[in-house]
Amino acid sequence: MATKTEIRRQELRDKLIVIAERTIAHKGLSALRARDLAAEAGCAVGAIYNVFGDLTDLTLAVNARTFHRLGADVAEALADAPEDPVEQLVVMAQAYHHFAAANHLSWRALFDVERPAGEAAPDWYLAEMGQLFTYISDPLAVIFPDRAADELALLTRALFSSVHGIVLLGLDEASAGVSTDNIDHMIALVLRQFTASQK
Amino acid sequence: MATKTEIRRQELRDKLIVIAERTIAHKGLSALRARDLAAEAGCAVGAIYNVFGDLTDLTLAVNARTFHRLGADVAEALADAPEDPVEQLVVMAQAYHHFAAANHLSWRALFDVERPAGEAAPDWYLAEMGQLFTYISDPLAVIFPDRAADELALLTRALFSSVHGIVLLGLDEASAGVSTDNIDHMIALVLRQFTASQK
DNA sequence: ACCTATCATTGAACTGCGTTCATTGAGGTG
DNA sequence: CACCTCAATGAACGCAGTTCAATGATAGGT
Repeated sequence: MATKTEIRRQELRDKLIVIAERTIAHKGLSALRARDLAAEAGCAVGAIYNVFGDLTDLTLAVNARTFHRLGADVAEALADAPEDPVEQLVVMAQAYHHFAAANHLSWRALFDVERPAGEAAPDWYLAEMGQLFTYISDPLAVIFPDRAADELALLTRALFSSVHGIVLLGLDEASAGVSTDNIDHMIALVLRQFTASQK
Repeated sequence: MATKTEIRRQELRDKLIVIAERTIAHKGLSALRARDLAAEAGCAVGAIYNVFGDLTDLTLAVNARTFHRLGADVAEALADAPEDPVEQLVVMAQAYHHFAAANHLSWRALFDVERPAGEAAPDWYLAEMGQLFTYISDPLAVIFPDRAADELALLTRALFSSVHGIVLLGLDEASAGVSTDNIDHMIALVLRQFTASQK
């Protein structure tokens, strides 16, 4: 019938996601604790498990939203970008970087979440990832008109991974001392140099 | 005086590192447990804490050895590489990839170890990293003779990060389905394309 | 060789975590 | 209104890392 109980469950679900999102954003994934969550949401610890299988499920729900925001930022950057496909790549990559920098802990949670070995990634993850890859492969197809489709796919993945690596190590305080400007510089350097011979 | 006690401590230290190394290599960092460690080493749980501050310290000791093996593999690949600086870069990057693939869990532990926020990386890490960077910047200086030193340093870091990103996402089962050959292919693609305009 | 002050070693106990489940209580139905 | 069903509760469980009072070995002085 979908009544009282279901509504309450849905409300609790949403409330928990909002609280977890804030906790992860402010204090990181490792600061997410069932008891704190219950206290903030004003429910029993057990109630969390009526609504999510475990804390990883809750984290995945938060990650889905984070990933979606990330995708939206990149799409917006692409919409405002110039015609030149190389510039489009640079602008998108820097949007990726700026999102990661501005949402560092939430962005880290995308990759730090506990994943049982050998389990496939969730559908929304693959879908969102596919969307990002499309944003990249479109300009690439313009820059490299003679490459076969499968080679373009590999190029796309390679470029995404490269930018991801630059941002990951650049934002990592342990490897110490790459400024935001330098990260943007490295991204532009790699992408421009990479596409230079085609100009 | 340096006697009985110190010798025993040193032996226990070494034994724990060996056991932890094997555990991490076979079952991953998350399978490292103080009680199991003590049982295997034939000592009390507390003894671990006489020799290491905590399990993170032990993990760092293992990581130091892993990183050293990694550096040795890359150096060996460089020694066997042809004169061509572009090929040297490719060979080293693929050596990095092959080490990561052949020592996946140990390699992951290099980055998954818990690091207190805002704490500097250990000296051995920075030293080993500097060595890797030198291997990269030397061929780069040949390929790009007109670049300033600081720009070369940025290029070096950017290329290392790119290769790291390709390997990281390529070996990650969640993003599903990049073969070893394709990873090698992506590495070669990025490096050759990146350096193509200088030929 | 023995005694004894010192310090290393021990493992049971402590703390903190995610998760479970017997109990409690509210919701919907005849 | 009474009853049955099932959702919510939070104390309890299992399992980590880490600590520390009690125990036992060590090394130097006699």
